[in-house]
Amino acid sequence: MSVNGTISHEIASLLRDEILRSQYRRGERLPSERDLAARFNASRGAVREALSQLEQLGLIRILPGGARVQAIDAASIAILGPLMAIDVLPDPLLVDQFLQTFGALAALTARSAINQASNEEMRNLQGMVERLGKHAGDFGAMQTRWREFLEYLATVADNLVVRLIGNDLKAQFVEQMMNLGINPVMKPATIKQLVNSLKLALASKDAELAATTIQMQFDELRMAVGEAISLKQASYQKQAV
Amino acid sequence: MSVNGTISHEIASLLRDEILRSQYRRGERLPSERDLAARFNASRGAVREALSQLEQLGLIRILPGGARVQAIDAASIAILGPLMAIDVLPDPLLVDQFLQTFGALAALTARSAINQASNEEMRNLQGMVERLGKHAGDFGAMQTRWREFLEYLATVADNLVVRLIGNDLKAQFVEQMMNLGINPVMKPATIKQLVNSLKLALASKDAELAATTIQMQFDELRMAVGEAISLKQASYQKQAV
DNA sequence: CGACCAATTTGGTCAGACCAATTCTAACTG
DNA sequence: CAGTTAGAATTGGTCTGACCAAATTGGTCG
Repeated sequence: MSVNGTISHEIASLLRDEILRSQYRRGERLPSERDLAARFNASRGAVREALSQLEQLGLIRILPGGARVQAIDAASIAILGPLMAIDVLPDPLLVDQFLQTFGALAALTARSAINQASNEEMRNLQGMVERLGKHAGDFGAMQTRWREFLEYLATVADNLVVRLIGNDLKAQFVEQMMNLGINPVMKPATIKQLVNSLKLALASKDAELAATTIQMQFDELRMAVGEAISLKQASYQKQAV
Repeated sequence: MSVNGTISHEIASLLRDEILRSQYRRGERLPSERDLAARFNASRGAVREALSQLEQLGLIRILPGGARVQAIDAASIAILGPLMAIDVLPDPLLVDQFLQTFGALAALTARSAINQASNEEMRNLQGMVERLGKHAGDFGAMQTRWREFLEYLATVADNLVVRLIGNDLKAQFVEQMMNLGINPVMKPATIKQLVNSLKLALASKDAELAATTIQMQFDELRMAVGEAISLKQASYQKQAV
């Protein structure tokens, strides 16, 4: 899970997952730092660093007398990744909410981008959409192109708030999906239609149209991902038998 | 800034602000833990805890050889609050981006809420909008009602991802605005129009209409807040003379 | 000038200690 | 017996000083 192989990160990761698995009730007191140190065969310092991280994540509150577990929905976005990774398959509902949110932000980005784009940026965007139209067959290549397109939109829109959120979400989500090898399948016809809509939006500098198109794009993606997960789920159950 | 009065939080807060003030270039190495400890008259342990927090914020990366400063736009949302609080007045552009983002998420929330609301929840929503229509004069009361309305929308929509983001954003933003005493002024006529639109959307269960209405509501708010900040700015400059 | 090796620095971790504030316990009181 | 309260045990916050492995640095040699 955590790339950095330090003990404190390790401890933080373990405790985080335990909390996310709701093995502690909200408001409950975590074991004392000394107890945790004993349990993990580590020094108190290492445990304190771990707790410090969990506090930053909003999972616990440390105060004299003991560290207390907070409500999950008071935490930071950074817990979403671990939360999805806890079970073998991510919670489909959570994934759906994820894509909804991502879609809304992408739509906002598209709107701003078109409103602010310079002539040159506009040409670049049109070029990218053009290329988006081809490669309708190869899924991998297409996904890459889409991501580049969205990335460039973000650059043009230049909204720090959205960018920060996007970073977090991407870090939490995309990686998960990749690991699971979930390949959403979208109908070529639908894609072509969306691309055409995008072209039109760019040509006429219609920010609203671009926004709704992106929105629809993500709605399609949501459905496709949902089906992909269902499939995976079925195959897992098959294995279990 | 930081509520918790521990030394490690204090150090983290100071270093964070220095980094946000770009007193370190990206990729640059932070002073060593020992040096920092000497500078802050603290133990290395306290410094390490502070650095641990900054790492969680995405501001730095700690690795053997030294802690290096990361690009601001690779950080977590949690830095937005401090970022806005660095100058006497928050950067208007940042505030605007903030509200845009918040608006997009609120619109999404409204859409989902209406799509998922039970009959009882629907009645509650209608009641709240009804009350929203009154009190058009008293700004404080109205703001409270709006916030309750949005809060309830979030409850109904029940989207964990949006909720987590919203938590962060609110924690970072609303508090700042409050502290500065920025009172955006919106035309009563506009408000009335928006409320009517909301009523209609609820009555006909039109999720799209609700979403766009909320969107417009925030667009109005953006303009109002922008003006309010300009005013403040002018008064500050007046003081300086 | 570039490759290589040794000394130094740096982060990671540990052990043990002290303080102040909180929490717990048990005796005490009405 | 319930409620209060004083004292003991626990807990987080911090410090000191130490050791290791990896990385950085600086000088030396080809």
